[in-house]
Amino acid sequence: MPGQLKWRHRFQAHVSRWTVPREVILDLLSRTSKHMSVKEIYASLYKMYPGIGLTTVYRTLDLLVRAGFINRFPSGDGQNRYEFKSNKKKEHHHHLVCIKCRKIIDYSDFVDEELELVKKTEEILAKKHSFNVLGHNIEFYGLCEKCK
Amino acid sequence: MPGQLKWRHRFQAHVSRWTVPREVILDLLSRTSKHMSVKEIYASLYKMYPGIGLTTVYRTLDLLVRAGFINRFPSGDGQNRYEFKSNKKKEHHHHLVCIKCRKIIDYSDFVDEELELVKKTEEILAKKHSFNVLGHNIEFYGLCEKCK
DNA sequence: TTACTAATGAATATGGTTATCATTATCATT
DNA sequence: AATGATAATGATAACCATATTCATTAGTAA
Repeated sequence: MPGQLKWRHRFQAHVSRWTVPREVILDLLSRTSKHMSVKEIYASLYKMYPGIGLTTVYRTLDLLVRAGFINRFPSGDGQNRYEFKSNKKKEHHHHLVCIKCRKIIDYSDFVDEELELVKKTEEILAKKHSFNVLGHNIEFYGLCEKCK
Repeated sequence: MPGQLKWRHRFQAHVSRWTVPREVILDLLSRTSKHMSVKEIYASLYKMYPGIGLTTVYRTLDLLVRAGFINRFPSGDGQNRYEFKSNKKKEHHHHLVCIKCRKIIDYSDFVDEELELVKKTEEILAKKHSFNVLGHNIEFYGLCEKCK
């Protein structure tokens, strides 16, 4: 499949070997729009690939984050969640986290204004604090429809 | 001291008893501009008040967050950090976190533009997703002057 | 001062993530 | 296709931040 070959190619800039766990994990995340926890990812993979180890899931996710394939963000309940990073600009979004049921809603309104603000901020920060900005995290939290 | 009495008064809207640990923890945070971890807070208090328990530190911080006295935010290394919440609008700020040495820099540039964006976003989100926005977190990650 | 009970703190549990290390599997070379 | 160097894996256990339990202590209204 072309997608996988493409991944493999991009991947090999970061690691030397193309392995089954790496492909399976990347594949799973690329097919869902959910914000999955490690537990969920592990459980999901276990059905298709019972041999997989939890350690490998952690390591691979870390790798994928570093390689820029996926995003990691804290979901507020002490664990991280992961999502496939789309390269389409339109799909840039942030999260709305319900502090009660932990439901996560993506939103992508005001992306342009936001991106502009972020860009502007990053430039100033780079100058003012000699800080090399690599990423940002914007989250709104509150109560969702059902929980309020 | 007037500050403490004021706190006590505000505090009693949330809890029924004014205790030494609560005063000491609130006092410590109000006197520093640092973004302290639980470990740091505990260690610092232990000098002045060796009897204090780690559990109480956790419980009290939780209480102070809920009561609106302090902010809690994830520092990216798996632990939370806490800071005294100023009621002065001018001191509204966000964080610049170095992913290497974990140094945190406050910045408060573009506060007006940012607040406007945030306000606008909150309004839309409330309507569109029936979401009751209670707060937000904005953090930039990257490398500080020394680490890059 | 007393009595009620919220708050504390020591000990323990929990849950997410990381480190260790023997085993396995990938891939360049043959 | 077979080999061999070594990167990657996975089981286990460690680690660390945070939560829970419960007997004891201490605020506060009376």
